[in-house]
Amino acid sequence: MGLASETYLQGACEAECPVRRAAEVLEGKWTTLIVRELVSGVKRYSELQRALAGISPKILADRLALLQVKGLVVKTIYPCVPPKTEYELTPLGREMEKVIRAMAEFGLMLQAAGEATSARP
Amino acid sequence: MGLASETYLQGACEAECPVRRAAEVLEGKWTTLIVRELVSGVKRYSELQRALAGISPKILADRLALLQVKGLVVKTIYPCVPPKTEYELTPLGREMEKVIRAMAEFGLMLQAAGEATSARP
DNA sequence: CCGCATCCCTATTGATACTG
DNA sequence: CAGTATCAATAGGGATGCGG
Repeated sequence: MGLASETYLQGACEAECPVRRAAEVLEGKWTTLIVRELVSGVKRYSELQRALAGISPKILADRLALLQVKGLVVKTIYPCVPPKTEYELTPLGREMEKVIRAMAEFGLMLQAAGEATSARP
Repeated sequence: MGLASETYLQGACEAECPVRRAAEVLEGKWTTLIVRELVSGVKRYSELQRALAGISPKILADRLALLQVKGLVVKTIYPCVPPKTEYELTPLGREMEKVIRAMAEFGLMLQAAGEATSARP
């Protein structure tokens, strides 16, 4: 890596720009956090809801449906009672892990910077 | 890298979760695309507006102001006529480049996957 | 002209209650 | 359990205007 990577950031941001394509998938509040949960494996709806403190059931369902339509997540329904559904990243969806990791590293830098400024007496 | 990186993706997504911290900064439509433009160097307001086809002046100004408040962008005003302002990433802001690159790589995978499915005759 | 600020409208998100 | 229905709040977006 690092050879052709410069070209990602050159020129205007056209419709075919890879960053724009990725942004269209990852946009929307909670989307990246939902993906973060799924990176560590298959999850049930209720597990996601509990892990993502503060998310509303509507948004969770909406985002999962969108990710499903875009081919990044698969949903499996087990016809039993009580009902049980599982969500899992597709191979294409697992490609988002790199993005999540990069975000995590940036988040750590943010935290370090924030603590440094708030620690001034 | 890769040693402690696993810990980024473990456990529930608490308020201190690095991915959540990053998401709070990068959230909002256009934000990542604005950062993408600034990664390649100092840019004027009008340059950003032209490069980001379709963005409204309000959103562009709002996003830049937010990034400024969060310490990721600095704004320089040149008191001349016609007016001229320049926007530049701070050292902390430049840490977002890794995220943008990861998104770009993911965007290429999306494109490849999309072409593969649409190419079925 | 450039770089926004303002007004106003639509779309997305969110809280809550309820159902198969 | 796994969502949907409903309604209120907030963010996004277009048009216009204005000071420098």
